[in-house]
Amino acid sequence: MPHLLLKQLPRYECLLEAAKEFPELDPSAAEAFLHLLRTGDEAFGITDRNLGDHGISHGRFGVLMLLWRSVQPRAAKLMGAESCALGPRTPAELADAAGVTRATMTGLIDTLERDGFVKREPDPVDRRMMSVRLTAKGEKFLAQFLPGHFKAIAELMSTLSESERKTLVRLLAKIQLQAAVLQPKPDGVAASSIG
Amino acid sequence: MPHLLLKQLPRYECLLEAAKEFPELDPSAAEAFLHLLRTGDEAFGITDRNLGDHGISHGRFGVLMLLWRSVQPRAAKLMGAESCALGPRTPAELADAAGVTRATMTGLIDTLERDGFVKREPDPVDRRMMSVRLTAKGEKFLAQFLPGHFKAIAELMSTLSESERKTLVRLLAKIQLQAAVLQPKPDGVAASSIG
DNA sequence: GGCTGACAGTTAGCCTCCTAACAATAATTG
DNA sequence: CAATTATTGTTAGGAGGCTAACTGTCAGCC
Repeated sequence: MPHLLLKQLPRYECLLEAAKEFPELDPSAAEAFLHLLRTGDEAFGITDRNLGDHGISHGRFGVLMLLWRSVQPRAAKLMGAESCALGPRTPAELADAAGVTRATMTGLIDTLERDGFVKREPDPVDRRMMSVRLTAKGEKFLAQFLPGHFKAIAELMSTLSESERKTLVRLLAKIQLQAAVLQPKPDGVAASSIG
Repeated sequence: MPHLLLKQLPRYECLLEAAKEFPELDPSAAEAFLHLLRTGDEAFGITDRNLGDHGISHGRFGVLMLLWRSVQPRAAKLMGAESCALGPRTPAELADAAGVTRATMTGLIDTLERDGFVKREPDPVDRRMMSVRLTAKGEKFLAQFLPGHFKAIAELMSTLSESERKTLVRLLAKIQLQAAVLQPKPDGVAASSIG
């Protein structure tokens, strides 16, 4: 489910008013910020409801998508590199790629395995590690689910022209960059420099 | 904490590649969508960490902000109307304004009252209802916390010019509108038409 | 070869959100 | 006025995140 967010955003005049008491409050910054949170939450909610109708959570879906890359060697071949395919396989890699803790990934894999979407297999070399792979059922689920998922996304964004989408991505990327500057992560910052 | 989201977004070329298998996948729509989710989550995470440092959750903060409006009559006077002030008071109103269920609001008020930020008082007229109000401690907390909160938001958005912020808000509003069209809510749609 | 440290995966317990069902009170209707 | 219906706030139980602590395995050092 989406985060708790105020349903009706404060009006711009109210922000101006509040700024008189709080000099730190930048009205246009706050307005943009609130719209960003609200819209992001709305977009999240749409896919989340879509996923919920299929009995799967956003977290589980993310894991399936990560694993799904590994069974799509065609793209890798065409790209002439491993940039797109050969995704993560072990719980630790999956947790890192998904941005959750290993403990959370254990829980996600637990439920996915219980529902038959993925399967754990011990690594023959390093006995500490497990290898997680998509089952036929998991692949089938994605094949059935993804078209509707992509369609929902395309419909949501259909209100923006190509150039508007480019502008949006550019502005959001600037914010992301700024967030990275303001909140430098402990390590591995340089590794994933998605602009 | 933020939602589970893939840390590194798929590259645009990978989306193009995937679109060959899924005709429903609109690469530029998916790219914009993923950036929106990612950036929204990042922005959420910044304020959430900020709140966490002060030992309060996003949900609780939302309630405090809603109640805080009620103790800011100055703005209302200046506006010549009640548009900004006189916020919700009862748990049901708060739940509605915050976009959570009444049950969730009960829990939030429970912890806020336990920590001394708010106080429940029975309504003298309707004995079903309770009235929730900010305590002096709650007000003091907001007065101390908000400047840093606003400053963090201003810093995050400082990377965008005024015109860029306007553009961003305009594009996000279009998406929100489209979301409302695609996912019409059961009732009360017309009531809160925030553009 | 045995000890210490680092790492993979899991477990346990907490918080926040949800839905569903409940008791108490108000409003409506005969 | 009595009975039904609606509404308020709460409780109970579930799902999905988190942190912290634990077990088993690998790597390095004496």
